[in-house]
Amino acid sequence: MAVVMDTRKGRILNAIIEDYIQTAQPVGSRTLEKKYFPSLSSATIRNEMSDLAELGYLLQPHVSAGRVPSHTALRRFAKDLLNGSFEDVKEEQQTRDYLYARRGQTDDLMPAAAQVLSELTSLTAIVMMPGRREQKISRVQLIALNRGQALLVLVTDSGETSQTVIRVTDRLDSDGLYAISKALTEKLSGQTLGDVRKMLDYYRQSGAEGQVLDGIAALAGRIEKQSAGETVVLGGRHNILNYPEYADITKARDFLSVLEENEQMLSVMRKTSNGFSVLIGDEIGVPGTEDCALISTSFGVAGGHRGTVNIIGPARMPYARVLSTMRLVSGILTELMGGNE
Amino acid sequence: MAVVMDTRKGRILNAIIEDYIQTAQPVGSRTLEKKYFPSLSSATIRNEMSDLAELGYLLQPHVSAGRVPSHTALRRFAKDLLNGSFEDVKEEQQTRDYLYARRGQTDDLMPAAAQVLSELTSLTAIVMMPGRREQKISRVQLIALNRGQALLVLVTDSGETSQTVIRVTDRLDSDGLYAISKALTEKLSGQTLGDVRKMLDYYRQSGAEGQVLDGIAALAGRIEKQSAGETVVLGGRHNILNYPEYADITKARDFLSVLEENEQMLSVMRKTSNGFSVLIGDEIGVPGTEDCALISTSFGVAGGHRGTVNIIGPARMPYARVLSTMRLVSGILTELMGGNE
DNA sequence: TGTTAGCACTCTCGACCGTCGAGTGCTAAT
DNA sequence: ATTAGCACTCGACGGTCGAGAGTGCTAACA
Repeated sequence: MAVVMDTRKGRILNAIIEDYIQTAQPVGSRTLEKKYFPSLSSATIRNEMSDLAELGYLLQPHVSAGRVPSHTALRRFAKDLLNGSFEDVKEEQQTRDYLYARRGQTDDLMPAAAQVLSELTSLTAIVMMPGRREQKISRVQLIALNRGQALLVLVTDSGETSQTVIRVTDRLDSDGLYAISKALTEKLSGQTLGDVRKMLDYYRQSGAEGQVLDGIAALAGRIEKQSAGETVVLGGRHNILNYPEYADITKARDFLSVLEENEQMLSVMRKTSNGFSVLIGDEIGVPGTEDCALISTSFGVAGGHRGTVNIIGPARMPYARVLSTMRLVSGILTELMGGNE
Repeated sequence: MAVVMDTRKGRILNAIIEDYIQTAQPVGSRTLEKKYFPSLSSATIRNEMSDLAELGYLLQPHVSAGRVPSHTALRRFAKDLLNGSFEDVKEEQQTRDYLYARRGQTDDLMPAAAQVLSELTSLTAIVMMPGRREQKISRVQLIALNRGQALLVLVTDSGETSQTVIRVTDRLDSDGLYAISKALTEKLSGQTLGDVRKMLDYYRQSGAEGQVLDGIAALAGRIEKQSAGETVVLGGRHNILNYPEYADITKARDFLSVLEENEQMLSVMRKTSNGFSVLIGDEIGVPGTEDCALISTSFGVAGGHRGTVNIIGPARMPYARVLSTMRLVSGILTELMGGNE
């Protein structure tokens, strides 16, 4: 008679998965009897486990070890969680405040997001920000500091800002700087960052505001480099040291080197569209990640692009916590980057 | 007859140290003969090594392994390097540019410095910034962004800036914001950050610029928290995974946890005054760092305080490279933070 | 027909050798 | 003072063995 999945098998499988996620140890029939099913005997549980193994949900590392949930089983488990409702992340308000404080400062925000994700999940987080369409300058402003220095702030039409300190002549007071700011804004606003560089040569011949122009050029270059190209930020790399599956240092090192700017890995993550993608084991398709799970979701960015938020770690990970944390953070990022969910 | 140090012994000791720093393996007399002293026989070298051991410069992990330089020997070696001239760090210009781009943005600069240090040395870097005297506001400026938002920039009298995005009413154009900025600057400049918060309650009753004031309060709080208290930034934590002395994952973990906000560790680093401090092994005096070397130096900050720059790693580290990299970075930090060397 | 006790069987893990090789220390010769 | 030669020491490595954990199967039972 064909073996079929029934409720009790499901409950036993879930118990095995939970225990295994916690302990990283193969779980045996006696453990299950004591911890989860005192009303059943270990022999009965053994029979069910044998059926589950036949169905492909359990593996045994070797004959006299307990059973380990297969990747198939973990997939089932994670997908089930996806359909259910998400629990709230306790640290929600704190997280929101932390990230909102970095609104508009994309180069601060991405690392902060990666850090929050990795801290809340104890795993490794990867945040990818797509290259955005060419940005235009919407405003240039100089702010007086002391000692002949000024802060140059560049605002783009998508609301991102970037700043740097430059030297200016001592003669300029606050009003003078404001006048220059207005003039520069007038000249430059609406120009793309690329155009600005070309224009600068022309102005530079007038000799007047040399340092200011150099500053703008440098800053424009920086924003360009950072917004035209895709940005990839990692957080919590060394969290994996706490997982017994990486007790072997060479494994840990290999894992880390797979992460660092691995084009194959990035292209997998880029594929994520709305909603969650849960890839376990071979599904990831990147050599060296056979024992990993990669959870991805995306966030919206003004202009219709989408960035992605990713968590990677051992296939045995606290999926519930990971999913809800990621939903929280990607939601906040969408809000902050002015995109649509 | 008493054993004394002579030139040949010195040369042999240096060869042992260099080889050991490279390979992390005990070095034997035959290796020395082949790699460094083909004109001597291994037996002669053995005799010298035996003398060096008697002098306390060499240890043998066990009788049939090679010799390992003792901490005393490493100290001698490092101190010698200190007295000699420093080689230039090849990446000097790059490093300088990288850090200068963050001038005035202390919260960006510290992590950047730690990162540069750790990348150039392949070790772990710790940068400490002392709490500074209470700062005063020297300027407040609002810059229009799109969609009823503005960038609020706060400049302190020491030239540090900090910014955040706030909401403002749509009616305000650039000139309006400038007018408000001037008014706010007039009212607030010269006030300490602490005072500002108190004042805000008074203004808030007038109801006029609620969001702006909230923004200032938040920002003032942030700068305060960050400049009043000492800041500690780590870089390159996971570099240690590449060292065989941390091949055991629990050692690596222990090392990392000693680093994280360890008050004992910090107080050792705070003791650094001008010049370099080289602590090896027990000299550090922090449990768990018995096999480490801690190199510290300081940089000047406006107002006469000093921050510190530290590299920590296995006692066997490339001292020459570490020392010159640290001198470069601490020099740049002094320039950027407006302190005196 | 589902559940359970009992038992033989399998496989890993740690402890316990014995061998091998690297490296030393000593002695005697140069 | 230097060196060749040799005995000696100790860790690394590989193999063997017993203990323990956990399974699969069978037979009894509700």
